[in-house]
Amino acid sequence: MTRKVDRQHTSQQILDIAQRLVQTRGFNAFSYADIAASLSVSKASLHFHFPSKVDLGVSLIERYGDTFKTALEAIDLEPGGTAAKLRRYTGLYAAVLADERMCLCGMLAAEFATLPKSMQAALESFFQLNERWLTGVLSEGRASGVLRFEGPAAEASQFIIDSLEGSMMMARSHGGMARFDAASRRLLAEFGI
Amino acid sequence: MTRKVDRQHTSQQILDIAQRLVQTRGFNAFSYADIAASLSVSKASLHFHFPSKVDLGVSLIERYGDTFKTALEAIDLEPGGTAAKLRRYTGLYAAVLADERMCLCGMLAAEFATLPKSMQAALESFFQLNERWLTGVLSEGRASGVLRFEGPAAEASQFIIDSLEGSMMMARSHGGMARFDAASRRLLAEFGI
DNA sequence: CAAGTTACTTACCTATCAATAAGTAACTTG
DNA sequence: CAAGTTACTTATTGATAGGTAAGTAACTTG
Repeated sequence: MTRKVDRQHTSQQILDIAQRLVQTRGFNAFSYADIAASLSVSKASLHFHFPSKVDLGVSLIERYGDTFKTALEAIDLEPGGTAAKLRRYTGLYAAVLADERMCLCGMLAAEFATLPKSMQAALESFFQLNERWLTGVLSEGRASGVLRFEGPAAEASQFIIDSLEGSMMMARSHGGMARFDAASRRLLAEFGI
Repeated sequence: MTRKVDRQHTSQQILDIAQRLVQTRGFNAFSYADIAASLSVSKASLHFHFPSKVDLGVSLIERYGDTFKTALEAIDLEPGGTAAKLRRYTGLYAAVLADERMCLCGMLAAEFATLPKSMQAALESFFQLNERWLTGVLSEGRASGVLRFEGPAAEASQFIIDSLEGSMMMARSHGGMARFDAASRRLLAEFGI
């Protein structure tokens, strides 16, 4: 194993553990010491890979965004129409919740006011990616007559994101997966699916 | 001013400032030092009124719940049918957001996993209060033919809470009041209002 | 194979956290 | 008016936060 691969491997492990901590506890409720204990490395080693906690936070959001983008592209390539796409989209959230986690960016949205500008900007990119993709799917679905909804597709997209993030957050503390499933079913039903 | 009134007055001031801090930053992102600076008293004085931060947290949730309960009772007494009641209910959330705050309990729901049992229990009471009230309004509205929706009223109540909390959280960081208003309008439209 | 470079470690720093001890001035009550 | 009681203060605690300085063993490269 070359040093470069070594470095990347460790960085990814750090990001994996940090991500789980943010998704379950929030950015303000974990420390480098938590990661160090989990990975059995020194705190200083974490600072070698991510000089500051903010650097780690930005990397976390960017990686999560990349993963989401890949997932959305996969949905676009899979067979199935608008209804299948939207069901798969809610499935992305359900998979995260099944692991007893909150959406990384939903969690960070709650902590938004306490985050540095760089993380706020990265968050905005994430939500815009989602909104843009959803708006495309909704527009196409309405044009083809598969979907029925009022108002701008962009506004409907925001409502979908709001409801999924909200029900995910509430399900994690009260109601569990059943609550989220009921909410996403009800949400899609509103669009005639 | 008697000592008792004095004490209550200070306690309320502490709760006011702490509430704003939780609603804007979260429970894990503020300290007694923040309140002390805001109120120009010593940190030790805060510990006299609320021995531990957990005591303060529980008091915060209980007071917020009492305020909400009073607001719901007021809605019940006001003239207007089911539609007016639901519009006033979403108005409670809108008023909080207008002050650039997140719902206290929505914020705490995000931090749920990091909270002590006593605060988790208090949170549960708050959401049950809302769910119970909403379920009553929805059942009555459907029975009288004013509302139309599928499935159990309790499930629909949870969906309303999820969506309002979610759109409030998202609106605070991206979209502002316009986003929340659009979401609540869309939400009520789903019920035929 | 000598001279970097890389991926760490130990040890430490300053700031801040929630919390406590001990005192005190102002007020209330017997 | 003496003896509590109340609503604070100053001063301090031990723990933990994020971050840094200085070193080092293992690897890579000229």
